[in-house]
Amino acid sequence: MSDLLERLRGRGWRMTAQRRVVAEVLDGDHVHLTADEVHIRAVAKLPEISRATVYNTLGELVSLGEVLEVATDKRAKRYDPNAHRPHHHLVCARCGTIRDVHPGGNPLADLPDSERFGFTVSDVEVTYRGVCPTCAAA
Amino acid sequence: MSDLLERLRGRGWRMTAQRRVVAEVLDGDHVHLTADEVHIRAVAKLPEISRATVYNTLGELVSLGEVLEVATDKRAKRYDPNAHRPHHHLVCARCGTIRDVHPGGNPLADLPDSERFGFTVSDVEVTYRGVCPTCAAA
DNA sequence: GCCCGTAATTGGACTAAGTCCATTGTAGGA
DNA sequence: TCCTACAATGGACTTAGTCCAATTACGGGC
Ligand SMILES: [Mn+2]
Ligand SMILES: [Mn+2]
Ligand SMILES: [Zn+2]
Ligand SMILES: [Zn+2]
Repeated sequence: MSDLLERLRGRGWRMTAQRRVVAEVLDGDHVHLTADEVHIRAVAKLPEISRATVYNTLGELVSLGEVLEVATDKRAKRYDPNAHRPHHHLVCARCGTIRDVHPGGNPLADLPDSERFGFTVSDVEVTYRGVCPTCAAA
Repeated sequence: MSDLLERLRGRGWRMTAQRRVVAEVLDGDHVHLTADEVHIRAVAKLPEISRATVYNTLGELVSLGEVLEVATDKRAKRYDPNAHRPHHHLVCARCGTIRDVHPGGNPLADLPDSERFGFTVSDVEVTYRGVCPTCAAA
């Protein structure tokens, strides 16, 4: 994710220890953390980082298009660093684990004109739900 | 929606003015109100109804399977009385209007085994986003 | 129609998630 | 190194929702 930091510096982002730490926490695949989870992990690396800064930084990353907000559960928003490869989500109904998935086909094409109510439809979000192997075994 | 009230009485639901009013507020097509919106409309019909009762009643209707919770925006949950005909949602990105839609095809079938990570996938939720005709005209 | 036990309602306190803001600190260009 | 515009901070505030002990009332039995 240091290419992310590169890109952001190029966009005039002032580099701070706090922002670096938030970016580090968001590194990886299938990462979908809540703001508080990001904060907890960030504090482990930089104890004095504040909750407000985590919220600020996440908000900026979202408006820069570098991180996505996902609302797979009905509680806290989750932050998804996989913003450059379009994908959907598969959620375990028991433990909440979230995996990135890439379905075949184009779900947008499945919505006939007669079901568009005159809307200009530009985007679709798909959430699959089920039970993960770990929870199924238990 | 009085068939709903019938069904609930059959299930041993004690009928109260408050519950009747909440059911009335939820009557109609393309209804996706937040709990507070339900409360405001309910108060107009029965001024002394409390917020707690609205939350209680909505929660019961959800666990009875008569109403669905929808999380199309990242703020408050919305309550959807259209629980018996499976459908998805089309949301205006500007004004938040929500329409029920019935896409063709089966989105579940679009998720290949290789993208299931061993999950037992049982359900899929689709949210289309776009701009409604009213907002497009403005 | 009235009584009564049980279930439902109520208001307010409480929690969780998120926003806002005045103050203090600092990255990084001159 | 100095300066200042931008960023970080903590705490107050807001919003959505939950919880609870006390009160009220539905509706079955008489
Ligand atoms: Mn993702
Ligand atoms: Mn609906
Ligand atoms: Zn699981
Ligand atoms: Zn609109």
